[in-house]
Amino acid sequence: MKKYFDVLRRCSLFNHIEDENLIALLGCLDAKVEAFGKKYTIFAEGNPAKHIGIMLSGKAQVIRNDYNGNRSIVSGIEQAEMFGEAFACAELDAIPVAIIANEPCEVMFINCHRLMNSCTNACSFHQQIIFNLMKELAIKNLMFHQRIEITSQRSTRDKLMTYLLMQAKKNRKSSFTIPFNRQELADYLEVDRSGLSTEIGKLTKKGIISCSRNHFEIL
Amino acid sequence: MKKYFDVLRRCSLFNHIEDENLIALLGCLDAKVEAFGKKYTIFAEGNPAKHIGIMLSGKAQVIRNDYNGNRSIVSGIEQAEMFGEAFACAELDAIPVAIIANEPCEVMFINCHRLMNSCTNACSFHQQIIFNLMKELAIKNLMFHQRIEITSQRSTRDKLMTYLLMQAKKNRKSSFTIPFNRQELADYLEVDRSGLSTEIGKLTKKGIISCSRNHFEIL
DNA sequence: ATATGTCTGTTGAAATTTCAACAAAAGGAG
DNA sequence: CTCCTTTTGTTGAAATTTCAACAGACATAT
Repeated sequence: MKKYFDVLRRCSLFNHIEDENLIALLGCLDAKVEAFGKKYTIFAEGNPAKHIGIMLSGKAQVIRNDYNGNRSIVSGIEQAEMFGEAFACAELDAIPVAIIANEPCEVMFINCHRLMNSCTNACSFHQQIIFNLMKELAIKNLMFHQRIEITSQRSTRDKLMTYLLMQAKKNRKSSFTIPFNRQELADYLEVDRSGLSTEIGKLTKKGIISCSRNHFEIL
Repeated sequence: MKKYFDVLRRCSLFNHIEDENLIALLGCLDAKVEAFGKKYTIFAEGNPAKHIGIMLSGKAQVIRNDYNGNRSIVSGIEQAEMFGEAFACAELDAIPVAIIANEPCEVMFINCHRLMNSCTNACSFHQQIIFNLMKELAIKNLMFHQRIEITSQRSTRDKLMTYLLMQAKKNRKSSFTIPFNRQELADYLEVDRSGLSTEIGKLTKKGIISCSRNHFEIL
């Protein structure tokens, strides 16, 4: 497990947990590591939520498919980020989304039951972990508020611009690369791909943005 | 404070806290009660997030206004529910939404700083409260997933039907009253009010639903 | 270099949503 | 009951989105 410490230290779940305690803690939480190939399903929709995932390497996406066959991307998962914690903490018996590897991934799974119930070894870190989880869940809530800011825009153009301005702010640069291709961006913004391409074309012609593939600049 | 105990007991923040400890706890958390008239602003957008609110009586709504003058309703707040906890836990210095009283309200405010930092009185309930908060934040996350299920639908009609089917499921009855008027429902579903009315008319004519004001039935 | 598969931009037609304006219905105050 | 305000339904025109289909660009493997 030692080789993953650099990543784990950056995971907010382990904030304020010292390295020397991490090994014991991982044992206590029954941590396991598993690898997935590109497009593999890490969590399937409808499965019970028993584990929290931590992305050790690679990237994944949180995907929702509705009965109309509409795909929407809820969020991306980058290295050192955790996922599934909301479903695990709420002890859902069927998670409403799928987590799909975007590229080859290594994922650490943590037994949520162990985490929620103070352990018999009197492991003293649970309280800190619960606190960290709470913080993370609060931050995820804010992410959803941001997402609402995007999807509540009525036009493709406003959705796109809201998203791009957020990315620019996040990167503190007017030029940045986004983690989506066109279809994925459309699925994230909840719009039609061809309409999105058209809108990008219009905004480029007007000199408001420039764009090549997934690299954008706001002019 | 005693007179609010019936409500507070139903608030998930105080799960597993015994009545006899509640008084001490409320003191420790610097709880204050305040009343608001209809349409009054309980939390204003842009304010720092220092308090968690608990709705003792009345109802309110979480509202987002974008720069286009578009209003969208994020959620409703009913009696015994808490609000603002995500902003408070994430220690935001500007909350991105407004909380507006929907009818005359009484609200209990809890100092979040007191809650997050273990108190000098060695109050033993903080751990339980943090745990309760974590649970609540996880549940709120799930609410957002549900909301995405609605707003990710592309047509007014699918948004409406997704919402109505959810409500029916939640009420375990095909006939139910929703907490929104037409304009509010439109702002919640992120659609045009007149288009929504039209769509309700069509679905009624087709015999799929029946509706009078804010009472709906799925046939 | 070629072949193959994926991604992106473009187009036009059909369907839908938005917008503005008004009429009808409901609710509250006096 | 009547007046007044708010809410809801309706309509048609304008704008936008969706859909399907295709062509060009790009990436990868052989």
